[in-house]
This record gives sequence, structure tokens and C-alpha cells, in this order.
Amino acid sequence: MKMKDNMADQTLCPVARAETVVGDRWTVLVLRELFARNHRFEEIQAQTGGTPQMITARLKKLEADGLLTRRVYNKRPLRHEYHLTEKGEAFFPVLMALRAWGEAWCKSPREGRAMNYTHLTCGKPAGLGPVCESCGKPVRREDMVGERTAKYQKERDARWDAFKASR
Amino acid sequence: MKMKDNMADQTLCPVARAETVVGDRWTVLVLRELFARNHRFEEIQAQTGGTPQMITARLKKLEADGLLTRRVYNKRPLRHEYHLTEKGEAFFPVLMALRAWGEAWCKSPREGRAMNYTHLTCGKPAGLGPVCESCGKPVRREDMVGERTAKYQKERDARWDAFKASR
DNA sequence: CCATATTACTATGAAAACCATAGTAACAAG
DNA sequence: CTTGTTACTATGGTTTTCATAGTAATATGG
Repeated sequence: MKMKDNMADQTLCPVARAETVVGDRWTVLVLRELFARNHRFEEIQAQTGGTPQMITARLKKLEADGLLTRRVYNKRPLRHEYHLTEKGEAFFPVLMALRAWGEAWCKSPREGRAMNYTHLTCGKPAGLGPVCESCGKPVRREDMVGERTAKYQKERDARWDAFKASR
Repeated sequence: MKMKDNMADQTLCPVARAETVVGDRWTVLVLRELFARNHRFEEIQAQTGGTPQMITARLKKLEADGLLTRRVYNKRPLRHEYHLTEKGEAFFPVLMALRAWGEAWCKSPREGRAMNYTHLTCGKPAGLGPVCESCGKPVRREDMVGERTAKYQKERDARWDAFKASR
């Protein structure tokens, strides 16, 4: 994986710089899973639908780029969990903006939402924007709880089952 | 360009859906140029550093996905400009979030900013966040003017000159 | 007219990345 | 000692990328 970044070394543009790190479908999907608190290889693979190589490569690159760290959860056999660093956590607003755009422009309304977030500060729905739709304050990740809609949860369960069945 | 989207057709996840459209370095760079009001093929190619094929392919796909339209600016020879649609314009918050993350986490502070935005509503600097750092109100694209820093402007001028010289 | 310039591409071919399928390593549990 | 679990690596065919070069349609200057 070279992910050519000649340009990035030379430009002042933060978008170009960011894209050399996260400008890739699998990378973003892996980050989504980490934000969803899926920290294990298997879960990430199952929910993103990537091949082992795709996931391995992204995890390695994300670690090299400082967005995540490996944490041992089991020695013998040695097993790691992947956790977001501060830099990785800071990516949250981008994911939320992407989510908002995706919900608004890449789905038909009849399909329904995948997640609903509640703003803990005011106790009401946070909506899709960068500020809470109920109280108007900017939302931080710590101030929200996200809940999957029944339909989306079912979809994920099915994906997990299918993944497990294919072994 | 297949940009495999089997998964996307089946998932409710808006992030996955969005990524089938914009989950690609060149695509995002092209969008950046359109937001920077560079509407011509040549300018986009010069500033992104992409090959003609990369640019052609992304413009075609972005048009197919409804983020931009071609507009004739010259018949004989037939020439088009590329302009964002409403769906394309709606991508702005994602780009801004990416910019904020890139400035904060993908550059050393000594390098300095690429752009500075002024919030027209309050007349003061808008900063990096989704809400104006001066007045605290959510910022919309229409309420801001962006200005390139001298260093970044020089970088872009140099890129244009280099592009023109290589012909 | 004829040569050069302009703009937006298309053609070619080698290198890299992707994807599906299959297999391995290191153990635990029964 | 067989089966299961988790996290990968290996292989090989297909697709995409990328650098370089070339084309098409027309305008412009001499």
C-alpha cells in the first residue's frame, strides 16, 4: 500500500493532508467500527465486510498514523484490541458530518435512520447536525449516547451470523 | 471504475453509503476545488495533481452521483464548467470537519493555516469548528468568506505555473 | 493560410491495489 | 486428540492507478 502522498508532503492544504490518512473507504469503515466500540479484528472484519488483508492493512496504517493503538487483551495466544487515540477520537466530527450527509443525501427517507443519538446535556434527541437539534448547543461525543434503530441492529446481527456461519 | 458497492446497497449505515460516493482521495480533492470556485478541468487537474484520467473519472462519477452538473461556457469548441448541485453543496460541512481535523492533527503548528474564514454575520474570524469561534453561532457556507494565507496562495500559484510550464 | 496556442480530454502499458478463496498458527476446551 | 476460536498470511486473477504521450477542435497571430 503506497497511497501516494507526494503532494501531501508539499501542500499546506489540511484536506489533502487528511486525505492521505483517511482518504479510503476501508479506513473510514474501520474507524466507524472503532467508534461503535468494536475493538476486535473479527468484529471489524464482519461488520465492514472487508477481507482480512484489507482490515490488516488499514489497522496497520491507522496505527502508523497515530489514530489507534493496539492493546493486549490476552497473552497466550497473544491477542490485541484496537483502540482510538486522541487523534483518532478527534476524527469524530468528520464521521458525524459524513453521517449527516449520508442520511440526508444517500438514502431514501423511507429507509429510516441507522442510529439515533440522545444529547445527555439536555436529555433530548441530538439530530444530525453539529449542534443539538433540541437545545442548540454544539455536541461532543462524550455528551451523547447513540442507539441503533431496531432495523439497523438486526442488519448487524445478521451480518455477524453470516460471518460466523461461513467458517 | 467499479468502486464495489455491494455492501452499500444492503446497509442502512449512512457512513457506508456516503463512502461509496466520496470514499476516495481524488473525489474529495475535486470537491475541494469546486468549493474553491475552480470550475474548469484544467484548474482542477493542476491543483489536485491528478492525471487527466483520474479527474475525468471522478467528474463523471460525481455527475452520475448528482453532486455536480456540467454547464456549457463555450460552444465551438464545446467546453464545460463543473458546478456543485445542492447535494454537492451539502457536502460542505464534511469538508470543513475534515479541514479542522487536518489542521489540528496532520500538520505541525509552525506550518501555519492554509485558509482563514471570516464569519460575515459577526464580522470576526470563524475559526475551525462547526460554530463560529467569535460569536458561537453555527456557520453556513453562505455566511463565510474564506481567504487563502499568503503562503498557501503562493503554493497554488506555483502549482499552476509548473502545470502550465509542463506543456 | 499556416504555425502555434488553448482546453479537454483519450491511449498505452507497467506497477500497484483489490478481492475471493483457502490455509496457517497458537492455543483452549472437551 | 479432535474440534473450536481468533487473527491473521498466501495465492492468483482482476481492476485500478499513474506516468507519459498523443489527439481533437478551434482560436489567434503573423
